[in-house]
Amino acid sequence: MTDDSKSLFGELFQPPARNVVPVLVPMPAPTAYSYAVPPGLTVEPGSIVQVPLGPRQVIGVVWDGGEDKGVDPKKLREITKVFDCPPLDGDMRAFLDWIAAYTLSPPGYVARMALRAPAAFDPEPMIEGLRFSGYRPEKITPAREKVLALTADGLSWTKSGLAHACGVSTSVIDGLLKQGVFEQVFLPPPPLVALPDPDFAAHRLAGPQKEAADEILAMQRKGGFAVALIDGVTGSGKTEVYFEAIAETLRQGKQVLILLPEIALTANFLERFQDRFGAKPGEWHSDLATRTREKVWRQVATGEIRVVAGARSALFLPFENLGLIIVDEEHDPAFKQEDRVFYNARDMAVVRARIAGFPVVLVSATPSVESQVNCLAGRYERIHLPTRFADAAMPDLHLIDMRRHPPERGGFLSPILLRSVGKAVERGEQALLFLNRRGYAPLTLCRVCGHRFQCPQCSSWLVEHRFRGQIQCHQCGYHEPTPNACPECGTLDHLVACGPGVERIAEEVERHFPDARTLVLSSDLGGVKRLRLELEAIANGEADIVIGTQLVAKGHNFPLMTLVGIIDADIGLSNGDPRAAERTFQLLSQVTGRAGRTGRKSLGLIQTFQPQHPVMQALVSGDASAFYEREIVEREKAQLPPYGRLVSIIVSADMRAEAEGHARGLRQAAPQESGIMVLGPAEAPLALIRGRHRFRLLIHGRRTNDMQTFVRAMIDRGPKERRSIQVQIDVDPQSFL
DNA sequence: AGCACGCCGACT
DNA sequence: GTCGGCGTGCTC
Repeated sequence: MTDDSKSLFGELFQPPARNVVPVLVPMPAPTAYSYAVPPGLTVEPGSIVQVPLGPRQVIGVVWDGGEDKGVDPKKLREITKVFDCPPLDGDMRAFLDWIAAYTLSPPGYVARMALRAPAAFDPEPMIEGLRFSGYRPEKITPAREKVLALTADGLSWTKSGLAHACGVSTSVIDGLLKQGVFEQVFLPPPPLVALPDPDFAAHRLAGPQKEAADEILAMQRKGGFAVALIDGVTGSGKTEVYFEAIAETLRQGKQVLILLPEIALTANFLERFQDRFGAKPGEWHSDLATRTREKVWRQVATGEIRVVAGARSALFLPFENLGLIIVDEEHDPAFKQEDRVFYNARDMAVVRARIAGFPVVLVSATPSVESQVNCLAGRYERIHLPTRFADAAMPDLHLIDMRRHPPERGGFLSPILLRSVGKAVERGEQALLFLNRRGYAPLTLCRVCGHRFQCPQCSSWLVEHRFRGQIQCHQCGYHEPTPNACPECGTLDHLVACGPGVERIAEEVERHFPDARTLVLSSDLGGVKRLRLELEAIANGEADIVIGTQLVAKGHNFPLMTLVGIIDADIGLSNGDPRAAERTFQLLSQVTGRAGRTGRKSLGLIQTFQPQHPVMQALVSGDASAFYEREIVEREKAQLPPYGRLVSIIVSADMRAEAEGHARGLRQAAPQESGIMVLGPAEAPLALIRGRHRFRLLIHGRRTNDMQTFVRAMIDRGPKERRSIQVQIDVDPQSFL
């Protein structure tokens, strides 16, 4: 074609319409970008693609809605590559769209959560394997004979695998290979985990467990979307019940997702699963090696992995055929993600199930108030497991009124608790003392001038850690060696510790029981490895008295523990968090649940200054319904619907109009929501400090980053302010049912 | 989110 | 004279 004709045709004809598709790119743009599909590539909604974005190549996903957005054709760039992997299906795309709309997040970010395995989108390379070709070599040695015997059946082996199996070196195989004894074949990569067998070791359930399992089974067989809440004390067999639901789903040929708070994803849980199903579930959590992460992603997408046990982000795995989600410890705040896209995986699990039409099972010994409300409203079906099974009796729980049974001067343990600890130790049993405060003392001051040690960076009190010889800030991590002179008045040796931490309790315990073996379990001493060793030591009876912070509440069983003492049950009840009572109840229930799984008589003693408080009453009565009723009423009084969300929109001045519009839209879309407001950069921090509200921060502004940093800085300003500030988002299940 | 561009302060 | 801080703008 000549230059002439080019210009002529250019004048006369429109360029041929290019095939243009929307693509979500990992960027905070409000909509998908348009890309041209070059000839030779075919895409469909859900296809995972590589596209140029500015100077770099990124991974994106082809989205729905083909109509032309009228992007300047000169700007259009071409899709670089379509990955050879299953496209995200319609349900998954609807799910991601829903989350983007609900959480007001850029859809590209939400999509990115589903694409968190960079190299997983191309198939795993085939593995080179060897197969017996039928030709027997002339020279037969004993080593060769072994190899031939094993491969005679014509099955394929990897070179190293075969050498290993025969107890010969790879050079034997190489020799045979050279002579044409083997032909090369390509094997698909081995699955990460074996197939779980629903009937591998089915438990014989009886009584309430059987009834609960039957109820869920009926729900599953009816088909379609439904939510059940299994609620039962520690040791009532909740896991066994939901294992039956998993078995049923596997029999239906569908995949299962078990969501757990990250901390509960222990070897212990995986083994329990393996004992029941003969194979481990696929694992998904933040510290998975990149390679493994990619394999899991792909094998979930292809359906090779049938069951995934994962932390909240596992909700965004591209299951091929998901048929059930279990949310264990559904009340756990770890299901909340509070950066980038704000969501609660427990509630989003319900959304995903509703979209795809399958059941969800929520599980907890101490359900969240939200789930309680949903049960009361008839949206969720409640399945109650009233008692522990077999001979594991509930511990006998008693309150110790600290006004009537004060500790001796300078101590924190009441005479009643000390006596019980003594008896347990005498019997050769273990005692657990729980105090949710790290270090020696939460506050140190100078007796002479009254100087209080405060963090120079964030103004919270510095906590003395005697084991380490440091004073530390628990807010920002600042620390310095413990001084022995007051920095204000210079007086030596007149610093005094106020209040107890676990280290100080340990000191008191050692004073009273010098011969007992005392162990402190606290997150600031040593890493995961050390913790594991210590837990093992405790299980082996190598300690008599264990003093622990929060981390003893989680998951671990102490089979010899027959006494649990809560040193200060009132901690956390008055911190301004509207969820304080609920959280305290959940935490203390978990702690007392650590005792008494051995069939022996066990005891829980709860030290409190407020024995009439509903949390204390709920703990000892074993009937939490009154407590929950009160919590629901309290939240309504505080204008916090139990499942509501408060939204504050913080704007930089020039974005105000846009933010107001957004807020109007939100109020219309969700009239049941309260407290949607627009705050400017000046009033927002003030409101944060003054208000005893929970905020969802929705930030409009030119420099979103700066605003976020600014707001965080305000939030982290200091202990007094901090007490009244909670930043969180709660989704409203009402709007998705 | 990245990344480039561009404009001001402290260094070889 | 340049190196490098981060404020601003752009990406189909």
